[in-house]
Amino acid sequence: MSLQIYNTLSKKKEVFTPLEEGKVGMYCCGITAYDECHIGHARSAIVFDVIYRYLRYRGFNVTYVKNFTDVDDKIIAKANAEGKDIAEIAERYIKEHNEDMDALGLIRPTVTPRATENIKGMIRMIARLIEAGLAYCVNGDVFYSVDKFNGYGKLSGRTLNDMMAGARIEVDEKKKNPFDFVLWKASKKGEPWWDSPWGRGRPGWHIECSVMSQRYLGETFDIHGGGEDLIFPHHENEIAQAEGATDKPFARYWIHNGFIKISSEKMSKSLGNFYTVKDVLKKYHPEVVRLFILQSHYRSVIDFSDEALRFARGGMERFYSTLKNIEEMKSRNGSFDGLSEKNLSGINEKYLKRIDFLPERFVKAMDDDFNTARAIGYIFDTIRLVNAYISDKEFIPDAESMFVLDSAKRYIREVGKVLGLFLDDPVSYFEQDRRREAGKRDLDRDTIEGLIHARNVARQEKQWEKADSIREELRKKGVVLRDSSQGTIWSVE
RNA sequence: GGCGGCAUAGCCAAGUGGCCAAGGCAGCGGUCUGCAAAACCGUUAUUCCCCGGUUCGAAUCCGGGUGCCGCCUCCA
Repeated sequence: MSLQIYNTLSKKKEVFTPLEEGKVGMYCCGITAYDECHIGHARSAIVFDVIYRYLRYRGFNVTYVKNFTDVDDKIIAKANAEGKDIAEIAERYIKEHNEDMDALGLIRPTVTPRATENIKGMIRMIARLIEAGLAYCVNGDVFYSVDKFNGYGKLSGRTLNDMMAGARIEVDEKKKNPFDFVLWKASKKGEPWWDSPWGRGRPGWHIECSVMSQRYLGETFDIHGGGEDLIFPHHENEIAQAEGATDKPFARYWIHNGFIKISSEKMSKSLGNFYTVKDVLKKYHPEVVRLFILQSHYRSVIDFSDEALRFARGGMERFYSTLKNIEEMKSRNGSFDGLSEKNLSGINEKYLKRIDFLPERFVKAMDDDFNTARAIGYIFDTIRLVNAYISDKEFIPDAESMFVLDSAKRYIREVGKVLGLFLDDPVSYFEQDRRREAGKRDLDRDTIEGLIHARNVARQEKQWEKADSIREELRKKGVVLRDSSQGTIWSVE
Protein backbone atom coordinates (compact mmCIF):
# COMPACT_ATOMS: atom_id res chain seq x y z
CA MET A 1 0.00 0.00 0.00
CA SER A 2 1.25 3.41 -0.82
CA LEU A 3 0.04 6.92 -0.36
CA GLN A 4 -1.25 8.64 -3.45
CA ILE A 5 -1.62 12.38 -3.70
CA TYR A 6 -3.34 14.44 -6.36
CA ASN A 7 -0.68 16.80 -7.62
CA THR A 8 -1.94 20.07 -9.08
CA LEU A 9 1.25 20.24 -11.10
CA SER A 10 0.57 17.03 -13.05
CA LYS A 11 -3.23 17.09 -12.57
CA LYS A 12 -3.02 13.43 -11.60
CA LYS A 13 -2.85 11.27 -8.54
CA GLU A 14 0.76 10.25 -8.00
CA VAL A 15 2.41 7.82 -5.64
CA PHE A 16 3.99 9.87 -2.91
CA THR A 17 7.71 9.32 -2.56
CA PRO A 18 9.49 11.82 -0.36
CA LEU A 19 12.81 13.25 -1.37
CA GLU A 20 14.46 11.68 1.62
CA GLU A 21 13.16 8.41 2.96
CA GLY A 22 11.06 8.75 6.08
CA LYS A 23 11.08 12.53 6.00
CA VAL A 24 8.64 15.03 4.60
CA GLY A 25 9.02 18.77 4.15
CA MET A 26 5.71 20.55 3.83
CA TYR A 27 4.95 24.23 3.37
CA CYS A 28 1.56 25.89 3.51
CA CYS A 29 0.66 29.44 2.80
CA GLY A 30 -0.67 30.97 5.96
CA ILE A 31 -2.61 34.13 6.51
CA THR A 32 -2.04 37.78 5.89
CA ALA A 33 -2.44 39.18 9.37
CA TYR A 34 -4.89 42.01 8.86
CA ASP A 35 -8.25 40.57 9.91
CA GLU A 36 -9.96 37.76 11.76
CA CYS A 37 -9.89 34.21 10.42
CA HIS A 38 -13.01 32.99 8.70
CA ILE A 39 -14.37 29.55 8.03
CA GLY A 40 -12.45 29.36 4.74
CA HIS A 41 -9.16 29.72 6.58
CA ALA A 42 -10.42 27.06 8.93
CA ARG A 43 -11.04 24.63 6.09
CA SER A 44 -7.60 25.05 4.67
CA ALA A 45 -5.98 24.82 8.08
CA ILE A 46 -7.96 21.71 9.02
CA VAL A 47 -7.24 20.00 5.71
CA PHE A 48 -3.51 20.52 6.08
CA ASP A 49 -3.61 19.66 9.75
CA VAL A 50 -5.11 16.29 8.81
CA ILE A 51 -2.51 15.80 6.08
CA TYR A 52 0.18 16.61 8.61
CA ARG A 53 -1.32 14.24 11.17
CA TYR A 54 -1.74 11.47 8.61
CA LEU A 55 1.82 11.73 7.34
CA ARG A 56 3.02 11.44 10.90
CA TYR A 57 0.68 8.50 11.49
CA ARG A 58 2.23 6.83 8.47
CA GLY A 59 5.61 7.17 10.15
CA PHE A 60 7.08 10.17 8.39
CA ASN A 61 9.11 12.73 10.22
CA VAL A 62 7.39 15.86 8.99
CA THR A 63 8.66 19.40 9.04
CA TYR A 64 5.62 21.57 8.57
CA VAL A 65 6.15 25.24 7.79
CA LYS A 66 3.34 27.77 7.71
CA ASN A 67 4.09 31.43 7.27
CA PHE A 68 2.55 34.66 8.44
CA THR A 69 2.48 37.56 6.03
CA ASP A 70 3.09 40.51 8.30
CA VAL A 71 3.84 43.22 5.76
CA ASP A 72 1.35 43.92 3.02
CA ASP A 73 -0.90 46.62 1.55
CA LYS A 74 -3.90 45.63 3.63
CA ILE A 75 -1.95 45.59 6.85
CA ILE A 76 -0.52 48.99 6.02
CA ALA A 77 -3.98 50.31 5.23
CA LYS A 78 -5.33 49.06 8.53
CA ALA A 79 -2.35 50.41 10.45
CA ASN A 80 -2.78 53.84 8.87
CA ALA A 81 -6.51 53.81 9.53
CA GLU A 82 -5.94 53.06 13.20
CA GLY A 83 -2.85 55.21 13.52
CA LYS A 84 -0.80 52.24 14.62
CA ASP A 85 2.36 50.50 13.62
CA ILE A 86 2.04 47.58 11.19
CA ALA A 87 3.80 45.31 13.67
CA GLU A 88 1.08 45.97 16.19
CA ILE A 89 -1.67 45.13 13.70
CA ALA A 90 0.11 41.97 12.55
CA GLU A 91 0.78 40.91 16.12
CA ARG A 92 -2.88 41.29 17.03
CA TYR A 93 -4.14 39.16 14.18
CA ILE A 94 -1.45 36.55 14.54
CA LYS A 95 -2.52 36.18 18.14
CA GLU A 96 -6.17 35.92 17.09
CA HIS A 97 -5.22 33.39 14.44
CA ASN A 98 -3.37 31.25 16.95
CA GLU A 99 -6.29 31.33 19.35
CA ASP A 100 -8.68 30.26 16.60
CA MET A 101 -6.45 27.49 15.33
CA ASP A 102 -5.82 26.18 18.83
CA ALA A 103 -9.55 26.21 19.48
CA LEU A 104 -10.07 24.21 16.30
CA GLY A 105 -7.66 21.65 17.64
CA LEU A 106 -4.86 22.17 15.14
CA ILE A 107 -1.39 20.95 15.86
CA ARG A 108 0.97 23.90 15.62
CA PRO A 109 3.29 23.72 12.60
CA THR A 110 6.96 22.99 13.20
CA VAL A 111 7.97 26.50 12.13
CA THR A 112 5.87 29.63 11.63
CA PRO A 113 8.16 32.19 10.04
CA ARG A 114 7.16 35.76 9.37
CA ALA A 115 7.90 37.75 6.26
CA THR A 116 9.57 40.63 8.08
CA GLU A 117 12.07 38.23 9.64
CA ASN A 118 13.21 37.18 6.18
CA ILE A 119 13.79 40.41 4.30
CA LYS A 120 17.49 39.68 3.82
CA GLY A 121 16.76 36.34 2.25
CA MET A 122 14.27 37.98 -0.08
CA ILE A 123 16.75 40.62 -1.13
CA ARG A 124 19.28 37.90 -1.89
CA MET A 125 16.81 35.99 -4.02
CA ILE A 126 15.75 39.11 -5.91
CA ALA A 127 19.40 39.99 -6.56
CA ARG A 128 19.98 36.50 -7.92
CA LEU A 129 16.96 36.83 -10.20
CA ILE A 130 18.27 40.12 -11.56
CA GLU A 131 21.69 38.52 -12.16
CA ALA A 132 20.03 35.67 -13.98
CA GLY A 133 18.27 38.14 -16.23
CA LEU A 134 14.84 37.17 -14.92
CA ALA A 135 14.08 40.42 -13.17
CA TYR A 136 14.54 44.12 -13.82
CA CYS A 137 14.52 47.27 -11.78
CA VAL A 138 12.55 50.39 -12.71
CA ASN A 139 12.77 53.41 -10.40
CA GLY A 140 13.18 51.39 -7.24
CA ASP A 141 10.60 48.76 -8.15
CA VAL A 142 11.80 45.33 -9.17
CA PHE A 143 9.70 43.18 -11.47
CA TYR A 144 9.88 39.54 -12.46
CA SER A 145 10.00 39.15 -16.19
CA VAL A 146 7.54 36.32 -16.78
CA ASP A 147 8.39 35.65 -20.39
CA LYS A 148 12.01 34.97 -19.46
CA PHE A 149 10.99 31.97 -17.38
CA ASN A 150 9.92 29.26 -19.72
CA GLY A 151 7.93 27.16 -17.29
CA TYR A 152 5.63 30.05 -16.50
CA GLY A 153 2.04 28.78 -16.32
CA LYS A 154 2.90 25.13 -15.70
CA LEU A 155 1.09 24.93 -12.39
CA SER A 156 -2.10 26.71 -13.36
CA GLY A 157 -2.16 25.08 -16.80
CA ARG A 158 -2.22 28.19 -18.87
CA THR A 159 0.15 29.93 -21.17
CA LEU A 160 1.00 33.58 -21.34
CA ASN A 161 -0.80 33.68 -24.67
CA ASP A 162 -3.96 32.25 -23.12
CA MET A 163 -3.84 34.86 -20.46
CA MET A 164 -3.23 37.73 -22.84
CA ALA A 165 -6.39 36.86 -24.68
CA GLY A 166 -8.72 37.97 -21.97
CA ALA A 167 -6.40 39.99 -19.86
CA ARG A 168 -8.29 42.31 -17.60
CA ILE A 169 -5.45 43.39 -15.48
CA GLU A 170 -4.48 46.96 -15.09
CA VAL A 171 -1.61 47.98 -17.28
CA ASP A 172 1.36 49.30 -15.43
CA GLU A 173 3.56 51.41 -17.67
CA LYS A 174 6.67 50.23 -15.86
CA LYS A 175 6.08 46.57 -16.67
CA LYS A 176 7.54 45.03 -19.79
CA ASN A 177 4.79 42.43 -19.83
CA PRO A 178 1.44 43.02 -18.11
CA PHE A 179 1.88 39.74 -16.23
CA ASP A 180 5.21 40.72 -14.76
CA PHE A 181 4.81 40.87 -11.01
CA VAL A 182 6.50 42.91 -8.39
CA LEU A 183 9.35 41.48 -6.33
CA TRP A 184 10.30 44.66 -4.54
CA LYS A 185 8.23 47.82 -4.16
CA ALA A 186 9.77 51.22 -3.64
CA SER A 187 8.12 52.49 -0.48
CA LYS A 188 5.90 55.51 -0.59
CA LYS A 189 5.49 58.01 2.18
CA GLY A 190 4.04 56.54 5.34
CA GLU A 191 4.92 53.01 4.35
CA PRO A 192 7.36 50.75 6.14
CA TRP A 193 10.66 50.23 4.36
CA TRP A 194 13.89 48.28 4.39
CA ASP A 195 17.15 49.22 2.72
CA SER A 196 17.97 47.33 -0.44
CA PRO A 197 20.29 47.62 -3.43
CA TRP A 198 17.32 49.20 -5.25
CA GLY A 199 16.59 51.74 -2.58
CA ARG A 200 14.22 51.80 0.33
CA GLY A 201 11.29 49.54 -0.17
CA ARG A 202 9.38 46.47 0.85
CA PRO A 203 8.93 43.03 -0.63
CA GLY A 204 6.17 41.98 -3.00
CA TRP A 205 3.84 39.32 -1.69
CA HIS A 206 5.05 36.26 -3.57
CA ILE A 207 8.73 36.38 -2.79
CA GLU A 208 8.38 35.62 0.91
CA CYS A 209 7.01 32.11 0.37
CA SER A 210 9.75 31.11 -2.04
CA VAL A 211 12.37 32.30 0.42
CA MET A 212 10.90 30.97 3.65
CA SER A 213 10.00 27.56 2.30
CA GLN A 214 13.49 27.05 0.93
CA ARG A 215 15.08 28.38 4.09
CA TYR A 216 13.48 25.71 6.23
CA LEU A 217 12.96 22.88 3.76
CA GLY A 218 15.71 23.20 1.20
CA GLU A 219 15.70 24.31 -2.41
CA THR A 220 13.60 21.33 -3.43
CA PHE A 221 11.07 19.96 -0.99
CA ASP A 222 8.11 17.62 -0.91
CA ILE A 223 4.75 19.28 -0.41
CA HIS A 224 3.44 22.76 -0.93
CA GLY A 225 -0.16 23.56 -0.19
CA GLY A 226 -2.81 26.18 0.11
CA GLY A 227 -6.27 27.16 -1.04
CA GLU A 228 -7.06 26.64 -4.71
CA ASP A 229 -7.26 30.38 -5.26
CA LEU A 230 -3.54 30.57 -4.64
CA ILE A 231 -2.68 28.46 -7.69
CA PHE A 232 -2.64 31.56 -9.80
CA PRO A 233 -0.87 33.84 -9.50
CA HIS A 234 0.68 33.21 -6.09
CA HIS A 235 2.00 29.68 -6.44
CA GLU A 236 2.80 30.12 -10.11
CA ASN A 237 4.95 33.06 -9.13
CA GLU A 238 6.58 31.21 -6.28
CA ILE A 239 7.72 28.59 -8.75
CA ALA A 240 9.04 31.21 -11.15
CA GLN A 241 11.01 32.86 -8.36
CA ALA A 242 12.38 29.78 -6.68
CA GLU A 243 13.22 27.81 -9.80
CA GLY A 244 14.47 30.92 -11.54
CA ALA A 245 16.86 31.59 -8.66
CA THR A 246 18.13 28.05 -8.09
CA ASP A 247 17.54 26.32 -11.40
CA LYS A 248 16.26 23.36 -9.40
CA PRO A 249 12.75 21.99 -9.05
CA PHE A 250 10.83 23.71 -6.27
CA ALA A 251 7.97 21.86 -4.55
CA ARG A 252 7.35 18.32 -5.83
CA TYR A 253 3.72 17.83 -4.86
CA TRP A 254 1.26 20.69 -4.93
CA ILE A 255 -1.89 20.23 -2.88
CA HIS A 256 -4.81 22.64 -3.04
CA ASN A 257 -8.00 22.58 -1.03
CA GLY A 258 -11.38 23.58 -2.47
CA PHE A 259 -13.37 26.59 -1.45
CA ILE A 260 -16.23 27.11 0.90
CA LYS A 261 -19.37 28.59 -0.56
CA ILE A 262 -22.25 30.21 1.26
CA SER A 263 -25.61 29.39 -0.33
CA SER A 264 -23.84 28.46 -3.54
CA GLU A 265 -22.04 31.77 -3.69
CA LYS A 266 -18.38 32.34 -3.15
CA MET A 267 -17.65 33.50 0.33
CA SER A 268 -15.93 36.83 0.23
CA LYS A 269 -15.48 39.98 2.15
CA SER A 270 -17.00 42.06 -0.61
CA LEU A 271 -20.21 40.01 -0.58
CA GLY A 272 -20.24 40.22 3.19
CA ASN A 273 -21.20 36.56 3.44
CA PHE A 274 -18.38 35.24 5.54
CA TYR A 275 -18.38 33.63 8.96
CA THR A 276 -15.54 34.06 11.37
CA VAL A 277 -14.08 31.09 13.19
CA LYS A 278 -14.95 32.69 16.51
CA ASP A 279 -18.62 33.08 15.60
CA VAL A 280 -18.92 29.51 14.41
CA LEU A 281 -17.21 28.12 17.49
CA LYS A 282 -19.66 29.93 19.71
CA LYS A 283 -22.40 27.85 18.15
CA TYR A 284 -20.70 24.52 17.51
CA HIS A 285 -18.11 22.25 19.06
CA PRO A 286 -14.83 22.48 17.11
CA GLU A 287 -15.05 18.81 16.19
CA VAL A 288 -18.45 19.43 14.61
CA VAL A 289 -16.75 21.95 12.32
CA ARG A 290 -14.05 19.40 11.56
CA LEU A 291 -16.52 16.66 10.85
CA PHE A 292 -18.45 18.95 8.52
CA ILE A 293 -15.26 19.78 6.62
CA LEU A 294 -13.82 16.29 6.53
CA GLN A 295 -17.03 14.63 5.41
CA SER A 296 -16.35 16.01 1.94
CA HIS A 297 -13.20 15.45 -0.05
CA TYR A 298 -10.68 18.24 0.48
CA ARG A 299 -10.63 19.23 -3.20
CA SER A 300 -14.37 19.61 -3.61
CA VAL A 301 -16.29 22.81 -3.12
CA ILE A 302 -18.45 22.70 -0.02
CA ASP A 303 -21.50 24.70 0.88
CA PHE A 304 -21.45 26.10 4.36
CA SER A 305 -24.67 26.69 6.26
CA ASP A 306 -26.11 26.42 9.70
CA GLU A 307 -28.13 23.46 8.49
CA ALA A 308 -25.00 21.67 7.27
CA LEU A 309 -23.39 22.16 10.66
CA ARG A 310 -26.49 20.84 12.38
CA PHE A 311 -26.22 17.67 10.31
CA ALA A 312 -22.59 17.33 11.30
CA ARG A 313 -23.59 17.80 14.92
CA GLY A 314 -26.05 14.93 14.51
CA GLY A 315 -23.24 12.70 13.26
CA MET A 316 -20.97 13.76 16.07
CA GLU A 317 -23.65 12.83 18.55
CA ARG A 318 -23.74 9.34 17.15
CA PHE A 319 -20.00 8.91 17.65
CA TYR A 320 -19.87 10.34 21.12
CA SER A 321 -22.94 8.54 22.41
CA THR A 322 -21.43 5.21 21.44
CA LEU A 323 -18.13 6.19 23.03
CA LYS A 324 -19.96 7.29 26.13
CA ASN A 325 -21.84 4.07 26.22
CA ILE A 326 -18.61 2.08 26.02
CA GLU A 327 -17.04 4.07 28.85
CA GLU A 328 -20.07 3.57 31.04
CA MET A 329 -20.26 -0.15 30.45
CA LYS A 330 -16.58 -0.50 31.16
CA SER A 331 -16.73 1.43 34.39
CA ARG A 332 -19.60 -0.76 35.58
CA ASN A 333 -18.22 -4.07 34.49
CA GLY A 334 -14.71 -4.34 35.78
CA SER A 335 -11.47 -5.29 34.17
CA PHE A 336 -10.42 -7.60 31.40
CA ASP A 337 -6.79 -8.10 32.36
CA GLY A 338 -4.96 -10.89 30.70
CA LEU A 339 -7.33 -11.19 27.77
CA SER A 340 -6.26 -11.02 24.17
CA GLU A 341 -7.92 -11.48 20.82
CA LYS A 342 -6.88 -15.10 20.87
CA ASN A 343 -8.99 -16.20 23.81
CA LEU A 344 -12.33 -14.78 22.74
CA SER A 345 -15.33 -16.87 21.87
CA GLY A 346 -18.78 -16.65 20.29
CA ILE A 347 -20.07 -13.24 19.36
CA ASN A 348 -17.12 -11.57 21.07
CA GLU A 349 -14.79 -13.10 18.57
CA LYS A 350 -17.19 -12.59 15.68
CA TYR A 351 -17.68 -8.87 16.28
CA LEU A 352 -14.10 -8.05 17.15
CA LYS A 353 -12.95 -9.65 13.92
CA ARG A 354 -15.10 -7.19 12.03
CA ILE A 355 -14.23 -4.21 14.22
CA ASP A 356 -10.58 -5.06 13.62
CA PHE A 357 -10.90 -3.97 9.99
CA LEU A 358 -11.14 -0.32 10.91
CA PRO A 359 -7.48 0.77 10.99
CA GLU A 360 -6.70 -1.11 7.80
CA ARG A 361 -9.66 0.33 5.91
CA PHE A 362 -8.92 3.74 7.31
CA VAL A 363 -5.38 3.67 5.95
CA LYS A 364 -6.63 2.48 2.59
CA ALA A 365 -9.05 5.39 2.35
CA MET A 366 -6.53 7.95 3.51
CA ASP A 367 -3.84 6.59 1.22
CA ASP A 368 -6.13 7.45 -1.66
CA ASP A 369 -5.48 11.16 -1.72
CA PHE A 370 -6.60 11.69 1.88
CA ASN A 371 -10.14 10.47 1.33
CA THR A 372 -11.44 11.53 4.70
CA ALA A 373 -15.06 11.18 3.58
CA ARG A 374 -14.64 7.48 2.95
CA ALA A 375 -12.59 7.08 6.10
CA ILE A 376 -15.38 8.63 8.14
CA GLY A 377 -17.85 6.28 6.46
CA TYR A 378 -15.77 3.39 7.80
CA ILE A 379 -15.84 4.83 11.29
CA PHE A 380 -19.62 5.03 11.08
CA ASP A 381 -19.65 1.39 10.04
CA THR A 382 -17.67 0.55 13.14
CA ILE A 383 -20.04 2.53 15.33
CA ARG A 384 -22.98 0.60 13.95
CA LEU A 385 -21.11 -2.64 14.53
CA VAL A 386 -20.41 -1.75 18.15
CA ASN A 387 -24.02 -0.78 18.77
CA ALA A 388 -25.26 -3.95 17.11
CA TYR A 389 -22.88 -5.96 19.28
CA ILE A 390 -24.17 -4.34 22.46
CA SER A 391 -27.79 -4.92 21.36
CA ASP A 392 -27.13 -8.51 20.37
CA LYS A 393 -29.22 -10.98 22.39
CA GLU A 394 -26.12 -13.00 23.12
CA PHE A 395 -24.19 -10.04 24.50
CA ILE A 396 -23.10 -10.53 28.13
CA PRO A 397 -21.29 -7.72 29.94
CA ASP A 398 -18.31 -9.71 31.14
CA ALA A 399 -14.54 -9.44 30.90
CA GLU A 400 -14.47 -10.73 27.33
CA SER A 401 -17.01 -8.26 26.05
CA MET A 402 -15.34 -5.41 27.91
CA PHE A 403 -12.15 -6.32 26.16
CA VAL A 404 -13.96 -6.14 22.81
CA LEU A 405 -15.50 -2.78 23.63
CA ASP A 406 -12.19 -1.43 24.81
CA SER A 407 -10.52 -2.55 21.59
CA ALA A 408 -13.27 -0.87 19.58
CA LYS A 409 -12.78 2.32 21.51
CA ARG A 410 -9.05 2.23 20.98
CA TYR A 411 -9.46 1.77 17.23
CA ILE A 412 -11.97 4.58 16.97
CA ARG A 413 -9.75 6.85 19.02
CA GLU A 414 -6.67 5.87 17.05
CA VAL A 415 -8.10 6.77 13.65
CA GLY A 416 -10.07 9.66 15.14
CA LYS A 417 -6.86 11.19 16.39
CA VAL A 418 -5.53 11.35 12.84
CA LEU A 419 -8.61 13.31 11.82
CA GLY A 420 -8.53 15.37 14.99
CA LEU A 421 -11.86 13.87 16.04
CA PHE A 422 -13.20 12.18 19.18
CA LEU A 423 -10.45 13.69 21.28
CA ASP A 424 -12.85 15.06 23.85
CA ASP A 425 -14.23 13.16 26.78
CA PRO A 426 -17.78 12.04 25.84
CA VAL A 427 -19.30 13.37 29.04
CA SER A 428 -17.63 16.70 28.52
CA TYR A 429 -18.67 16.73 24.86
CA PHE A 430 -22.34 16.41 25.73
CA GLU A 431 -22.01 18.86 28.56
CA GLN A 432 -20.57 21.48 26.19
CA ASP A 433 -23.19 20.67 23.61
CA ARG A 434 -25.99 21.21 26.10
CA ARG A 435 -24.49 24.47 27.23
CA ARG A 436 -24.11 25.78 23.68
CA GLU A 437 -27.52 24.69 22.55
CA ALA A 438 -29.28 25.86 25.70
CA GLY A 439 -27.53 29.20 25.26
CA LYS A 440 -28.78 29.50 21.68
CA ARG A 441 -32.37 28.96 22.79
CA ASP A 442 -32.07 30.93 25.97
CA LEU A 443 -32.97 27.94 28.12
CA ASP A 444 -32.28 27.85 31.80
CA ARG A 445 -30.62 24.76 33.10
CA ASP A 446 -32.15 24.79 36.57
CA THR A 447 -35.66 25.14 35.16
CA ILE A 448 -35.10 22.20 32.83
CA GLU A 449 -33.65 20.00 35.51
CA GLY A 450 -36.43 20.97 37.90
CA LEU A 451 -39.03 19.88 35.35
CA ILE A 452 -37.18 16.63 34.75
CA HIS A 453 -37.20 15.96 38.46
CA ALA A 454 -40.93 16.67 38.71
CA ARG A 455 -41.53 14.32 35.81
CA ASN A 456 -39.53 11.56 37.41
CA VAL A 457 -41.50 11.93 40.62
CA ALA A 458 -44.70 11.60 38.56
CA ARG A 459 -43.27 8.58 36.80
CA GLN A 460 -42.46 6.86 40.04
CA GLU A 461 -46.07 7.37 41.03
CA LYS A 462 -47.11 6.09 37.63
CA GLN A 463 -48.85 9.36 36.83
CA TRP A 464 -48.14 8.91 33.16
CA GLU A 465 -50.29 11.75 31.93
CA LYS A 466 -48.58 14.25 34.15
CA ALA A 467 -45.15 12.87 33.23
CA ASP A 468 -45.98 13.05 29.54
CA SER A 469 -47.26 16.58 29.73
CA ILE A 470 -44.00 17.71 31.33
CA ARG A 471 -42.07 15.95 28.62
CA GLU A 472 -44.22 17.63 26.00
CA GLU A 473 -43.62 20.99 27.61
CA LEU A 474 -39.87 20.45 27.45
CA ARG A 475 -40.09 19.18 23.91
CA LYS A 476 -41.74 22.42 22.84
CA LYS A 477 -38.69 24.23 24.12
CA GLY A 478 -36.49 21.89 22.10
CA VAL A 479 -35.42 19.71 25.00
CA VAL A 480 -35.48 15.98 24.39
CA LEU A 481 -35.37 13.47 27.20
CA ARG A 482 -33.94 10.01 27.30
CA ASP A 483 -34.80 7.67 30.14
CA SER A 484 -32.47 4.89 31.11
CA SER A 485 -31.74 2.75 34.10
CA GLN A 486 -29.03 5.30 34.95
CA GLY A 487 -31.48 8.19 35.06
CA THR A 488 -32.85 10.75 32.63
CA ILE A 489 -30.54 12.53 30.24
CA TRP A 490 -31.54 15.66 28.37
CA SER A 491 -30.27 17.23 25.23
CA VAL A 492 -31.33 20.01 22.92
CA GLU A 493 -32.61 19.00 19.48
C1' G B 1 -12.54 35.92 -24.41
C1' G B 2 -8.92 32.10 -22.18
C1' C B 3 -8.17 28.06 -18.48
C1' G B 4 -10.25 24.63 -15.05
C1' G B 5 -13.83 22.01 -11.87
C1' C B 6 -18.49 19.85 -10.79
C1' A B 7 -23.45 17.26 -12.03
C1' U B 8 -24.78 10.21 -8.01
C1' A B 9 -31.69 8.99 -3.86
C1' G B 10 -35.84 14.12 -0.42
C1' C B 11 -30.93 16.44 1.39
C1' C B 12 -25.39 15.85 2.29
C1' A B 13 -21.75 12.60 0.17
C1' A B 14 -18.06 8.30 -1.34
C1' G B 15 -17.25 5.54 -5.56
C1' U B 16 -12.99 6.74 -11.69
C1' G B 17 -13.98 -0.37 -16.12
C1' G B 18 -16.79 -5.87 -13.47
C1' C B 19 -19.58 -8.71 -6.33
C1' C B 20 -26.50 -6.19 -4.35
C1' A B 21 -23.82 1.97 -6.57
C1' A B 22 -20.15 3.25 0.71
C1' G B 23 -21.64 6.24 4.73
C1' G B 24 -24.61 10.19 7.22
C1' C B 25 -29.27 12.93 7.75
C1' A B 26 -34.46 12.60 6.82
C1' G B 27 -38.73 8.88 5.71
C1' C B 28 -41.38 4.21 6.29
C1' G B 29 -42.16 -0.83 8.85
C1' G B 30 -40.54 -3.68 13.11
C1' U B 31 -37.79 -4.87 18.06
C1' C B 32 -37.07 -2.45 22.78
C1' U B 33 -39.91 1.15 26.06
C1' G B 34 -45.58 2.75 30.72
C1' C B 35 -45.39 6.17 26.34
C1' A B 36 -41.09 8.25 24.21
C1' A B 37 -35.95 8.98 23.01
C1' A B 38 -31.49 6.48 21.83
C1' A B 39 -29.94 1.92 19.82
C1' C B 40 -30.71 -2.34 16.71
C1' C B 41 -33.05 -5.03 12.38
C1' G B 42 -35.45 -4.37 7.66
C1' U B 43 -36.66 -0.88 3.84
C1' U B 44 -35.92 3.70 0.55
C1' A B 45 -31.35 5.30 -6.65
C1' U B 46 -33.26 -1.52 -12.04
C1' U B 47 -29.64 3.46 -11.92
C1' C B 48 -25.54 7.70 -11.55
C1' C B 49 -27.70 15.55 -16.04
C1' C B 50 -28.90 14.44 -21.58
C1' C B 51 -27.41 12.22 -26.48
C1' G B 52 -24.05 9.26 -29.11
C1' G B 53 -19.52 6.03 -29.16
C1' U B 54 -15.51 2.43 -27.32
C1' U B 55 -15.92 -2.39 -24.61
C1' C B 56 -18.00 -9.04 -23.30
C1' G B 57 -19.00 -5.19 -19.55
C1' A B 58 -19.11 2.13 -17.93
C1' A B 59 -21.70 6.27 -12.95
C1' U B 60 -16.51 5.35 -14.13
C1' C B 61 -13.11 5.90 -20.76
C1' C B 62 -14.01 9.00 -25.58
C1' G B 63 -17.03 12.79 -28.52
C1' G B 64 -21.07 16.28 -28.41
C1' G B 65 -24.79 19.01 -25.61
C1' U B 66 -27.16 21.28 -21.14
C1' G B 67 -26.76 23.38 -16.24
C1' C B 68 -24.00 25.22 -12.03
C1' C B 69 -19.37 27.03 -10.12
C1' G B 70 -14.26 28.73 -9.78
C1' C B 71 -9.66 31.11 -11.62
C1' C B 72 -7.64 34.86 -15.09
C1' U B 73 -7.31 41.42 -9.69
C1' C B 74 -6.30 40.91 -3.14
C1' C B 75 -8.23 36.23 -1.53
C1' A B 76 -7.79 29.86 2.24
